[in-house]
Amino acid sequence: MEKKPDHCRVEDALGILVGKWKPVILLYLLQEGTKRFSELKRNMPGITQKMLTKQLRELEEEDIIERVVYPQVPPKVEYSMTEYGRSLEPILEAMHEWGTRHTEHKMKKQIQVKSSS
Amino acid sequence: MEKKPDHCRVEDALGILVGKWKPVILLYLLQEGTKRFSELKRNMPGITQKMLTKQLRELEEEDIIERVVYPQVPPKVEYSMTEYGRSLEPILEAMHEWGTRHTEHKMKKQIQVKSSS
DNA sequence: TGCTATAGTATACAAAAAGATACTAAGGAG
DNA sequence: CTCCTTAGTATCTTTTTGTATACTATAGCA
Repeated sequence: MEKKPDHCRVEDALGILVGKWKPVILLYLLQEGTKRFSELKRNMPGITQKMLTKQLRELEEEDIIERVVYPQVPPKVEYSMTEYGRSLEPILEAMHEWGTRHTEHKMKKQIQVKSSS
Repeated sequence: MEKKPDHCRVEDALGILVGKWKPVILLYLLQEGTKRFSELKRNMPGITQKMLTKQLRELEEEDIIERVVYPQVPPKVEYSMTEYGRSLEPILEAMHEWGTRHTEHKMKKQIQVKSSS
């Protein structure tokens, strides 16, 4: 474990944000508040139950989200950001913003490539 | 491609930061300036040439870093952040900071778990 | 002549992540 | 009695990542 140069704790944040679906989940929960499993699933077309479950468990494990089970049939489970999880908000928004600009940047580049060929 | 809810451009930033080595490479280049291949490799014990090459190519592809080849033998290739790449700096630093706090957060949790068992 | 150095490529393989699909429990509706 | 619902598991296959290893060109040095 003591292998990386210690100037890089970025990975600790990355570990939480990575996984193709985690950012979508987190932004959704940040913006919409508490949501149940099926709502999350509906909001992310293409995700499988297995993946969604896995991502949620990992986020829960890290104290980023909270999971509340209602003992009902059919089951009801609600997810929400924890107080601590909200501390990720600035990063997520910075990335969102950068990502948006980056999409534009890429498009400009493509246009340049096209017109020079 | 038009599958994700468009409120999530976070992935575009994530795609660039992910890959186990990219953050380390980027922080190193941000802090130390221009570096050649062998210096990067030396700074990241454990990475294979193939991986380093791959990561560098991907970052170059996205305009984040620049690659300059000197026609010498033995070869000399230098890498540096582009102007554009530097726009990632605030995100990287935010993640670095959050990551550091998160490590502490986890440690506190472990102590709690220990003392309650 | 043979060895070293740099920045790679090529190939094979192992491990991890993601995806597809089928299955479950148990109450309510018809 | 059967089907629907929700929030999952379990199992298998595919894809993506990462690792290990060997190989390359060519100038300079001994």
